[in-house]
Amino acid sequence: MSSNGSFGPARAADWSNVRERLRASGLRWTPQRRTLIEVLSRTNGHVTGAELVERCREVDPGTIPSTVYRTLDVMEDLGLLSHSHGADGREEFHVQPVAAHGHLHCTSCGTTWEILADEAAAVVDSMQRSRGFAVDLSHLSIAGQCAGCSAKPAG
Amino acid sequence: MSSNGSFGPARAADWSNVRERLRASGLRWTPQRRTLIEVLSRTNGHVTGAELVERCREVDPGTIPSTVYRTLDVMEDLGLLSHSHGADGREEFHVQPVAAHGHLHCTSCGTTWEILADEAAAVVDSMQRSRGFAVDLSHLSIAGQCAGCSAKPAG
DNA sequence: ATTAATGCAAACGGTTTGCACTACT
DNA sequence: AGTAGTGCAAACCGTTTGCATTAAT
Repeated sequence: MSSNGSFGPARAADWSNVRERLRASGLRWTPQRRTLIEVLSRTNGHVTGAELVERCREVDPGTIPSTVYRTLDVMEDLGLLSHSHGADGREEFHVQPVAAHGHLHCTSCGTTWEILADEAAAVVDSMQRSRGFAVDLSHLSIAGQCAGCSAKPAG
Repeated sequence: MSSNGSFGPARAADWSNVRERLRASGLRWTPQRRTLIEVLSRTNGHVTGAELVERCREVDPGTIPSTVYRTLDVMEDLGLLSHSHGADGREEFHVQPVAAHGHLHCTSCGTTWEILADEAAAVVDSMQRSRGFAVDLSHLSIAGQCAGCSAKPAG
C-alpha cells in the first residue's frame, strides 16, 4: 500500500498537480478550490471542516461553507484527504501526506497526539490475530490520560 | 475497579436501585426517569441518544428529548452510563454493566463489535510503555475491515 | 414549601441540499 | 455551448438552553 517502509519525516502530498488531477477527471479548477488547496497545502495533520472553512475565510473572506465541504468531498475522492471523527464528534479531515496515523486524545488536558504505524503495531497485530480485523490506522482513536495528567493528583 | 476478574457473561447493572441512588443524591424519581431507566435496563451495549429518545417514545409517546438528555447526564454522574462518539460522530452511550470495553467498527459492513479488556491489552500496554498514556478502554474506537469484508473481493 | 425536573420552543453548530446563476473548459 | 461549480438560504439532525410551570420531596 505505502511505497516507503519507514516513517521518517512525513512528506507533504503534491498539491501542485491537483489542478491536473481534477482536469483528468473532467472536473474544474476554480478560485474557490484554489483557496482551499492553498489552505490544505500548508496543513498537515488533522483539521475539522469548520476549521478549514475559517482558514479559507482568512484567505478569501467570501468563502462559503457548502463550497468548502463539497470540495473536501472531491479531494477525498482524489485520495488527497480522508476523514474520521474527532473526540468531540466533529468531522475531522486528515491531510494524506503524513503517513497514516491514529490519534491519542487526553481527556484531561485535551491535547491530541498522533500515533504512527510502529506505535500502533501492537493494536493492529492483535486485532488481526484475534479477529482477522484489519485496523484502519487513519481512523484509530484512543482516549485516556496522558503521562502528565496521570501523574498529577487529578485537579 | 471491577469486582470480578474475569470477563464472562456480562451482568447488567442494578437498575432496580436507581431510585434510591437518586434520592441519596437529593435527586428525584419521576415517571420520565422511570421510563428511561426501563429502556436502559433492557439495553446492553451501546445506543445513541437519539435512539434512546425513540425507544422511550415507544413506552411513553410523550417523551421529550431534552428530558432524556438531561436524565442521561444524571445517569452518567451516577456512573451507570458513559458515553463516547460513534463512527458517525453521534453521541454513543454505553450501559456500564458490561465490563469497560472499546469498539471495533467495520467500515464496510457497518457492524460494530465490542473489545474487552483482554483483547485490548496489547493497545493499553503499548501506549502505557511508549507514552505513559493511560488508555480509557471505554472510549477506545477502532475502525477498519472485519474478517468477512477483508476476505471478499471488495464490492 | 422547597426546589428539582419537566415541557416547550427556540437556539445552536456543523454539515447538507435545492436551485438559479456563474464561469471554467 | 455545455455542464461543473458557486452562492445563497433554507433545511437538517442531534443536542442544548432558557424559562415558566409542574410535581416530587
